[in-house]
Amino acid sequence: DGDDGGQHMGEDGREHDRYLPIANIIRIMKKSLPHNAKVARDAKDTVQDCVSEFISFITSEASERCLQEKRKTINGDDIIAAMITLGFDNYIEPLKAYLSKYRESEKKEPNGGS
Amino acid sequence: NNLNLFWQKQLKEVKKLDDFKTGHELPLARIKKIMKSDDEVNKISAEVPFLFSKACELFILEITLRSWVHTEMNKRRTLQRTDISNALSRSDTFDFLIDIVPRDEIRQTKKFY
Amino acid sequence: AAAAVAAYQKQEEPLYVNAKQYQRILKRRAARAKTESENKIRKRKPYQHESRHQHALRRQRGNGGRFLTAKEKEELEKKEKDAANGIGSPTNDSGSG
DNA sequence: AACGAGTGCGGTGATTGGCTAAGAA
DNA sequence: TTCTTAGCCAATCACCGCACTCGTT
Repeated sequence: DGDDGGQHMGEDGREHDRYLPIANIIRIMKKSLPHNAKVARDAKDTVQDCVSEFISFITSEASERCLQEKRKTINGDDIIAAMITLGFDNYIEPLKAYLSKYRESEKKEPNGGS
Repeated sequence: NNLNLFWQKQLKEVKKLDDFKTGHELPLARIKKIMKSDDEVNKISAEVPFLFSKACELFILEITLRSWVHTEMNKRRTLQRTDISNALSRSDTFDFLIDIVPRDEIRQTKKFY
Repeated sequence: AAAAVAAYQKQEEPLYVNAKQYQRILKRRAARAKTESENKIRKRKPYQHESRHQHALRRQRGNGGRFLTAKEKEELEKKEKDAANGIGSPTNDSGSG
């Protein structure tokens, strides 16, 4: 055991396209840790897996609600609604604030600069 | 406790933010790709990857914070997979990860207090 | 209902999960089963890109195994130049006087 | 009109391994 | 105590973001 010789293509995308970059994950993790803390390889990989499922889990809920309401585009409110349904109570307030701030800044500057 | 402080802090951080476009830590294109890997998904509004980027950051921060509690309980300085497994089992908010981090991995030290 | 019950594959005993997530967990499990690859714990390759692997192998390293800093590279180049200038000849060494 | 998918281009930070202290066991 | 392993360094290149066009509502 422990040989990757066989490389089988599963779906349309490559393997690591369905995961966020590990370096970005680690950088965020370190913000929650004391300065001298260390993180094992297994723990990094596990968080990487968890984040991908986090996205897919919420997206799945939001997507189905869109289908029921016969809308083709998932928007920010769909994500918020999905997270309420799935019980991510603590996330709601900060994300609502984040979303409204994003929409504000988009109105101010529809196109990038001055 | 510490978790309440964490969420209070995160809410304050968001409210004082003004520069979103440069503030994200995760690649938006990758988030979108992960979403698109679900074949029920059709179109995705531009604000969604931004929103998810923040949500993911909060998620990583929370999981790491909760896991580190168990690392310290076991008097270690290295956060391990078992710490994450333990942390996830303390809240049913993380039940959706039951196939990703199975619960039978917690065969060793189980401490309640 | 406060909690729902999931018939988890590996487990004979019923496993109680968050009622708010129960249905979605099942649907996600079905979706993952359809792709048939990420259902089990994924196999980690030692590296992702052959070209980056080769790049890492070819890069200069210090004696601690780290990649060389700009400073270390400069010193190394200086030594090579000095060796090319004249083996054993007095070089204009800065510092010692 | 308003807004998202698709495409191509240019700029850039994630990827990456040998050694050894740190620390898990 | 023994022995496994995670942090450390930064250059290349795969990929991200952006500008643009085209199709849909």
